[in-house]
Amino acid sequence: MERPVITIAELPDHEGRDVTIRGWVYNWRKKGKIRFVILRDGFGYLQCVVFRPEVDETVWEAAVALTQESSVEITGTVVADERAPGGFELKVSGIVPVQVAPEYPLGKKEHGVDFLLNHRHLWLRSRRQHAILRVRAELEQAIRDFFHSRRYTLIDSPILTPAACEGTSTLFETDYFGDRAYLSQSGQLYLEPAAAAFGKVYCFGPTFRAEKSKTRRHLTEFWMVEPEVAWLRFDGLLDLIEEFMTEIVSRVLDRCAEDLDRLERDISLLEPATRRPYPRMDYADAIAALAERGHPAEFGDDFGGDEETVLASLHDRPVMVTRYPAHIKAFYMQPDADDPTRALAVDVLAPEGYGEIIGGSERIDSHELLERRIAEHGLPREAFEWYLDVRRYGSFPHSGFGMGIERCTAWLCGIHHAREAIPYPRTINRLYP
RNA sequence: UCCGGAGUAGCUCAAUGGUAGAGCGGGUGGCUGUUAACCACUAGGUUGGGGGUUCAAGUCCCUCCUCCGGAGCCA
Repeated sequence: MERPVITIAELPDHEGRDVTIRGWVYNWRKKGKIRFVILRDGFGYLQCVVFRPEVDETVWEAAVALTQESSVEITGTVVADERAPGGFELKVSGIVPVQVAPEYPLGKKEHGVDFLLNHRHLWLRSRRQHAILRVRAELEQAIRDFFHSRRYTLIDSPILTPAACEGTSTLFETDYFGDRAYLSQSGQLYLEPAAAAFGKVYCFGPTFRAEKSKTRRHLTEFWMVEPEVAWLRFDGLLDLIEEFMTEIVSRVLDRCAEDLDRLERDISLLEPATRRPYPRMDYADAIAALAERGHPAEFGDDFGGDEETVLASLHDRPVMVTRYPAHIKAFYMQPDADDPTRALAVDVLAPEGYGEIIGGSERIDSHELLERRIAEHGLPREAFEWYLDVRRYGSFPHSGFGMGIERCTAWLCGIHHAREAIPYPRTINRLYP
């Protein structure tokens, strides 16, 4: 019979048969006349056993020459064996080295953060990074499916923009044929006109913030998904967030069990987030709750990382903090009809200290009020004429939110730092590789 | 930007102001079932850069650089 070329994921369907697998040497061990080559192919790991008395001497020599991360084509018989990680191993009959790698920089033991990040392009090959980025990929697909199945239209927002969205201090500036351009820090302003065109829209892409933040929650380039919905009011927005969060968390738990297990993630800490409702906490109540627990905060303060962690720890699932003071929130947020000093804004705080993963609000739909807010915030009116047009031609109530993919991924994976939740992290001190 | 911490072998780290070491990785050899295998031997250093104190500096002082953690800001 033909020897099929298969992936390691397909092994169980080929027990007892001869197959060929292409991959990279993850590790190897030798013991006299036996060599164990641990092969990885992106779909799994496979122990390949080379027994000198049973193979051609050329095959043995090829096995001996293999180094860590050499690329190779290995042929053999799939056998079930309890001693093999994964339950199956390959009894090798042939080895075709594709490229024998020189000494590999990443060892089997610990490395420092800087070293690993300098070798991010190789670090991706490790089991842990593999698991994290598969969770990220599943999360992203879950998000797209959530919106697509509900007839949202994907609107790709521009990366190069002429003006600040929420202020100028944290923007990356670049030359644009003699003019100034900025890298987008949110697609939201471009989504609002699109919501008038399509009703329900979302964007999903990279955003850029030139903040000199050096914490485990910050990147200068991060991915954000932002839905914007026409006719949606604040309470409906909270419902949407709940529906969204429970669905995507369920999806990841359902499909990434193996990866989360590899990451030693305590699933029981995520399961409550698959169930509605999420607690909704008024900003004023949040301030009171903080004071009770020895974290005094003035009414009007925004919360720092510690405060967020305290608030999140009050519940077993993400908590929605609502109706922040208007002056600490963005200029476009709709004031609360009952108290105009407050904005119809919501932050979703993830459990376990992962911080704010979602920020959202109802948007101002009054042309006059929006005009005033732009002036109050010292923003250049002429740059926002197109944005004001949304309120000039058929204004409508609408709401939306943004979720940071890396923070959400970090939370789901239970990893310490957001930089591991993106393939090639960009931070204040890192632009390589 | 501010506060704190750290820079020693390819990597992770030791080293009272007094001869710079170990583990891993590399090389050589041994072993028929290893699970980050093990055992033996072996090569490998301008102690981040510059200046200073001292008989003597990896160690103390000054300065610069790089990185890490946190604050502010934010997803």
